[in-house]
Amino acid sequence: MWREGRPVRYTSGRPMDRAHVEKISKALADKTRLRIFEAISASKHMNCGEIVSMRGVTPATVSHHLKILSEAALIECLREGQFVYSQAVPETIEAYTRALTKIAGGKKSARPR
Amino acid sequence: MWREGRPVRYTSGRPMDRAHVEKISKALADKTRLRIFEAISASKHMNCGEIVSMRGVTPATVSHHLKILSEAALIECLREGQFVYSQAVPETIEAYTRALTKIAGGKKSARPR
DNA sequence: CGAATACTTCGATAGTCATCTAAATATCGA
DNA sequence: TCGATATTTAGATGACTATCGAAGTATTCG
Repeated sequence: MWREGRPVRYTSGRPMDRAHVEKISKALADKTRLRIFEAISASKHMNCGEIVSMRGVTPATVSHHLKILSEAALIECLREGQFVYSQAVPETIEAYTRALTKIAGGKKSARPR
Repeated sequence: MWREGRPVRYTSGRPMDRAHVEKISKALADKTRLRIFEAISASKHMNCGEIVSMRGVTPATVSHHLKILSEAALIECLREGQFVYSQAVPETIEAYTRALTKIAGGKKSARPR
């Protein structure tokens, strides 16, 4: 079944709090993890072995990164038999970008220059 | 004058590469820095002392964080007399969210379930 | 059940990073 | 120029984290 700890599921209404923004930023703040997230997003779903075969990381490391991505709700992981499939949760990135846009746009007056 | 190392200035055309996505993610991946960025974005500009007076960090630490934010091009810093003013660069967050949206949306087929 | 496959957890290690204090540099005003 | 104020840099320290190999757990299949 889906990896536990699956937190919020964002919809266009709900705003994301600062702690979660930080968590997602952390999850995206690593070369390897970014590559993994990109690969998962580009496909319908991937299992651990497929990710390992992408290049230069052991299964242990992949597992570690998948945990961080899924705890940030950027992906969900489903075991199906021996395999654990990961898929992207696009709502999370949407909510994240919404939150950042709101933060960055919260200016009291126009920028000079 | 503006702090050196000011990198790219994004427009809606230019795509952001993975290395810069990673750099911005890192810059946003710290509680204190996120708070600082949010404060700067919410005002026209802030100097180091104003940020220090926000709470719980020394000038040295604030300076450190401003450097990281400006190297990620999230803010720009301008010295004016004794003060160094920082202001947000909203184009960077825009380009960042565009890049993430592209990554997260690059799916080959619809998500099941 | 027992072996094979897929993944996770453990423990160790090396590298990164946030934070501070103290010292250095920059700028202003008298 | 001197002293005050603002910020940066240097150096140290403690915390966190990416990574690996090895051992553990889950699941299938004979």
